[in-house]
Amino acid sequence: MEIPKTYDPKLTEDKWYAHWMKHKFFKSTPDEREPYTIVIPPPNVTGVLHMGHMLNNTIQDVLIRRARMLGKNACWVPGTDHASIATEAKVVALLKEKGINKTDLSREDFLKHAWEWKNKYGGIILKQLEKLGASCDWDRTRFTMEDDLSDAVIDVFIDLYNKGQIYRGVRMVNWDPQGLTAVSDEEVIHKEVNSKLYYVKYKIEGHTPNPSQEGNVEDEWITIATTRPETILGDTAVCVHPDDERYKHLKGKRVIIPMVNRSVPVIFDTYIDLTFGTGALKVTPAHDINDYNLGVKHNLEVIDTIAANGKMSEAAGFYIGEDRFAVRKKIAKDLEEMGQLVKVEDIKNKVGYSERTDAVIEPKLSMQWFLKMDNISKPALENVLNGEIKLIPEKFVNTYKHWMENVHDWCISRQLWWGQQIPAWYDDKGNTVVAKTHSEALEKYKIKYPTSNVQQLKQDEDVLDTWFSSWLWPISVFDGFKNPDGADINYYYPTNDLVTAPEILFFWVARMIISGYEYRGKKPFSNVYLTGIVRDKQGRKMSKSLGNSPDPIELIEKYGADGVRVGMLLCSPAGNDLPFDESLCEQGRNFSNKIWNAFRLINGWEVDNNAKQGDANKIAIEWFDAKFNEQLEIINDLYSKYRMSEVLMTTYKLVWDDFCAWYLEMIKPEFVDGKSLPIDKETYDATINFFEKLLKVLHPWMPFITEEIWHLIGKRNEKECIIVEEWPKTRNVNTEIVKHFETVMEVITNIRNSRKQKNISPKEKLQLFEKVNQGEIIKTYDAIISKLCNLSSFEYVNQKVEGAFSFVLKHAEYFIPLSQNIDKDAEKERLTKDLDYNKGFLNSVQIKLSNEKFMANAKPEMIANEKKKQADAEAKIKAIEEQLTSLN
RNA sequence: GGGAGCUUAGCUCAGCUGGUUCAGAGCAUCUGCCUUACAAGCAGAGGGUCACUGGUUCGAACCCAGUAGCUCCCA
Repeated sequence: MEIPKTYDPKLTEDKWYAHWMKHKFFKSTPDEREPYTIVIPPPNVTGVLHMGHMLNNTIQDVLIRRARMLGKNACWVPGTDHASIATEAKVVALLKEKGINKTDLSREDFLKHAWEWKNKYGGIILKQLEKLGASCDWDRTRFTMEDDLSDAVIDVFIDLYNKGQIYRGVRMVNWDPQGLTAVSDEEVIHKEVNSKLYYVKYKIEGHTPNPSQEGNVEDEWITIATTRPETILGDTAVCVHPDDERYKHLKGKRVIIPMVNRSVPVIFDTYIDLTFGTGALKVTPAHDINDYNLGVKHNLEVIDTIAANGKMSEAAGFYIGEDRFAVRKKIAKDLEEMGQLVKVEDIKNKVGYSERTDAVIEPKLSMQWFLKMDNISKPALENVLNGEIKLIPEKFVNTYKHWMENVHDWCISRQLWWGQQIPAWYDDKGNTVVAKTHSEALEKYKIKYPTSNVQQLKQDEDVLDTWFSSWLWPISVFDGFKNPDGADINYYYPTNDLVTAPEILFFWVARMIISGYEYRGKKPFSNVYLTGIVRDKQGRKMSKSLGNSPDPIELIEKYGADGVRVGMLLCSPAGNDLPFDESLCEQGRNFSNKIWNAFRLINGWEVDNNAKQGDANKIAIEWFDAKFNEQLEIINDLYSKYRMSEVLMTTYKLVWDDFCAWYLEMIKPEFVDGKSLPIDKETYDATINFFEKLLKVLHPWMPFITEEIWHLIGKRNEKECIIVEEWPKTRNVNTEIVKHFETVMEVITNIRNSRKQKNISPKEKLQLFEKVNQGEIIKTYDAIISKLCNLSSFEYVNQKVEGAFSFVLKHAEYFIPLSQNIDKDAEKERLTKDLDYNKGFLNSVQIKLSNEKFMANAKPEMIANEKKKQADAEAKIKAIEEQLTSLN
């Protein structure tokens, strides 16, 4: 069979994925093994796979595949999130294209459209994950709005309401005038923008001469600074700092709001920043959270001048029905005409935008449902601080702590239809009961309001925040609410690792921890691995709107899933951003090819059952065995610390450098008369064994190519797949040999370097002489040096070899006689450079050793080591000096 | 305004308890090779004042203080 020179992922990926599915290798059911569980961060059901998902899910797949190989019962639960705002926005837009307005539809009809849309497009992202190789247990696929999960959400709402944790009230919320819904604090993105700061003067009621304002007898004014003059119409006070000398005389005074001519009090509060603007603040309790708080404190009137759609309301009195931003310009002009606009400055300030619609958030008072966070969040804080739940990297603990200590009540209602409708029922007077169904509600109502004869209650129109369902995810996917003592929940919960983006640490992770302790009394997971954000080369976050995100599926087609997986993970330390560049995938693809060709080489060998194993092969095997074990220990350790990209890099070097570049070159049969000599069976078997172990270590990262080669390299039946093979075990090996080999490699590199410098073809055989100056002569590795350097002879001498090219190592000098003449000046220059370096080095060591304080304070092994360094350097200097004299 | 973090080679990053020839890796670059597994490759080489200033120490990329720049989170 002809094996192609390059690895073609297209021929293997779909084949093996189907094969794994057919044999249910991803499937998990509780058994006696130790479980290893990951629940997927459910992507938005509307979403398509982007680079962030790729990174995330590759890491999860690596962890799952390794756990499976470690003999654990690996269970990766997939699913999607109904994403109320995002999905509803998409459906609304789609309907609009068809000429249908959401407002013209009944709730039922709208939801019908939405479900239709979900059923048609909702599965795309999961299909895409298959392309990546994700080994999820697809039989467990869940959706946050499916019946069981919705039931759990409603039950939890009712339970928390009954516990007094949920309340309804008028609060200042972040209002999205485009999405026409409240959004949570976490869904507001603050961006710095260029704004204008308007200085507007308000007339002070009555006539009060002010000594500091000469000539202003008739009227007195106070100037305030604001970036939002359109809210002036809703002002109900002006606030200054009690210590501000400029305004002390205004105690008890009132000012007149321009345009509306409303008389409002001047209030005093230490909240005011004396240095900002004029030190006087207009107070609009309806449209600013801080003003709202001042309003509560000082008992101010609240005038809501901006309607839900961002246009001025009746209450504004002016500009009714006009957009808030248009009014901002208009009112500035009108104030100027009235002579009350003092000046306008350009400033930079932060403005909140809706994460989902990118509309400028309008702080707005509205009736919403809230979850009290102060008590319920306590175990979640505690158990992260005490390490019961680990955040990786650890630096996020600080951020987490800060957030959890300043947590606000969670606004859980959303003015949408797509989602779980709030199970609260009202009569026409606003009396409320909370119950799952109308009949249950009615029963409760009758008990609560026995005198009323109302027969029909109206359910709350709003739905719950999406996170109010996804915070139950690790419990609900195992039916922990429906069946709290079920086999699944008892076996899989708490899960092991959660892999997600730091952006949703509070949105999601913290809340899952909260619900985990509230409903299971246990953490939902032990480790949270926080990935970075995938950015483009210019450091911009990859996003659809910027169009700077490559299509992952196209990347997979171009470089293979394995190549893309490797590319993404090569440089993505936990918690650090990943500056993505397609060339990384190229590196991944090249690595696939390297592995493929190692396979081709080994596969092409003819095995001679009778041939005797040579010494070189024997020692090479011994070395690689030791090297592999050493590196596997490092890899296992790095895994335990979740240093994923370091695991990958270590594996990469082990395969490419140690196995391909060194080991295979050492044992590769010679080529004679246009034919490769056969290889002895012992070496062949050992090599296959090594290669298989390497494939196993590679498998979590590169599942497809490893499975393909696994089946090509040995006779295996359908079920004997690498995906379910056992992770290689480490054992005690000869570590001495690894150290010896470092010297061997140094010798080889030096000889190759000499060839290069002297322009000698690798085909030309060389003689090598070694003069050992220190320690015993070890001839064990000579055969390997001879082979890799193409030597004709390798002899030991006691004397220098005249007229030969030479180099000096710690323990010995090496001579390569050359047919051509030695360039003495060049040699001298090279040796002098080397000599200077070693003398400098010796000097620094000697300074240390002659330092009394060092000798008194340093650890004994440190001193011994310095002494050894001194002896080595002295020996080397001596050898170099002798060579220099012999050149003269 | 409050908080957290970062600054090491052209790029992306390691560097653990201060001490091994500790200044590293991968990529990129340069040079020579189409050497019968792989040019998506092989061999070799050159790149750094560890942001800056001071301090602690026998010894600092590492600890401390200050300065500058950058990033993120919260208000």
